[in-house]
Amino acid sequence: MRARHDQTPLGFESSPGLEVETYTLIRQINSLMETHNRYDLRREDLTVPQFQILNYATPEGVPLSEISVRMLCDNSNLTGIVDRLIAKGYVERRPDPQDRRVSLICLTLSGAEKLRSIRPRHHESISQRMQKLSKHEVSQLRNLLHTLFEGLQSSDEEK
Amino acid sequence: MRARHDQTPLGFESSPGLEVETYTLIRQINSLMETHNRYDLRREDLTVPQFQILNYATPEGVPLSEISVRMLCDNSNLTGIVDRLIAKGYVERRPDPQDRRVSLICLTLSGAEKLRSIRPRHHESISQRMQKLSKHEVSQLRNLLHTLFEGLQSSDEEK
DNA sequence: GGATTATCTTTGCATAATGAACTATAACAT
DNA sequence: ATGTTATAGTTCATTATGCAAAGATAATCC
Repeated sequence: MRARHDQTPLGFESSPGLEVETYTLIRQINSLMETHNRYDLRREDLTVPQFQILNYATPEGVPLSEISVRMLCDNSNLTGIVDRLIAKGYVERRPDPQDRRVSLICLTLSGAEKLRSIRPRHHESISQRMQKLSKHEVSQLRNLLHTLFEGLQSSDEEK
Repeated sequence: MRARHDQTPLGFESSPGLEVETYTLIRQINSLMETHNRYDLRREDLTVPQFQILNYATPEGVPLSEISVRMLCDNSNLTGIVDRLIAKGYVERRPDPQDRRVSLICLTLSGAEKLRSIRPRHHESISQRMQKLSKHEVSQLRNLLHTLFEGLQSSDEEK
């Protein structure tokens, strides 16, 4: 009566194929999760990327480009976001005495305090949204995603 | 000796927990895949969202808000992207005779031709990037993601 | 029927993201 | 040492995205 579960996951029209369907689900889940995150962080006067940078910053300071590598984005993104975090008093820019090209992104006391107050609830919220999956299923999912991620990364490295 | 596979997937600093780690992988994979897609579509003079809208448009026309529901984004996003697709001649806006509020997004002949020439290669490219996973693993992954997606959607519906 | 309420789209503003160009500094190579 | 190449960060232009507000039209409620 039906080969699919119950409805075509939205995202592509014609005979997507299993891989495309899988990727479409990844896109859609990512989108829904981000919407939730945005909504949660809104009350904290933080955007999603702002919160992310906050998570990478340390009191001692981290080079901006190290953050951009970890966030898989371009340096030029971060300039503006860091500016807004500085305006809110959560991070500072400090020159690296070792290398005068780099500016270190330093978590302020206020930023560390903010993180402490937000992060546990935020992680809790993410976990709750995955309750439809059992612990074992989440673990299985993690392993599959991990393999996929490594495949994508290694194929990128070979130029 | 090690509870984790081999390295903490980047994305959060302190004791992420399995669910957060899994979500982080979803974000990272989505990001890498989108980068590939952007690169692929670049040669076709299309952006990722432009290509997506093209996939939802039909010759008969689809209401803009139907596309935004399927793309999980706001109506207001699409206005500009559709404008650019119109400028490229791939879609048209036509008023709906039934309901004068809606404007139908219609795929032009040129747009349909473009799609025909791009889509197979694009899908092929996506499949290839997932080669690290066996057919069975992809299927397993799809099922887990599908469950997760449905859980997220239903929890959204209950306001 | 007229008022209220809901829906569809666009507009304006703020934030974000990519890519290319540019400045400054560092590392390297002969 | 000097000239070349590489790296770190910013700036700018274009595109995208979300949210709030507004205008037009439709549906609903007495």
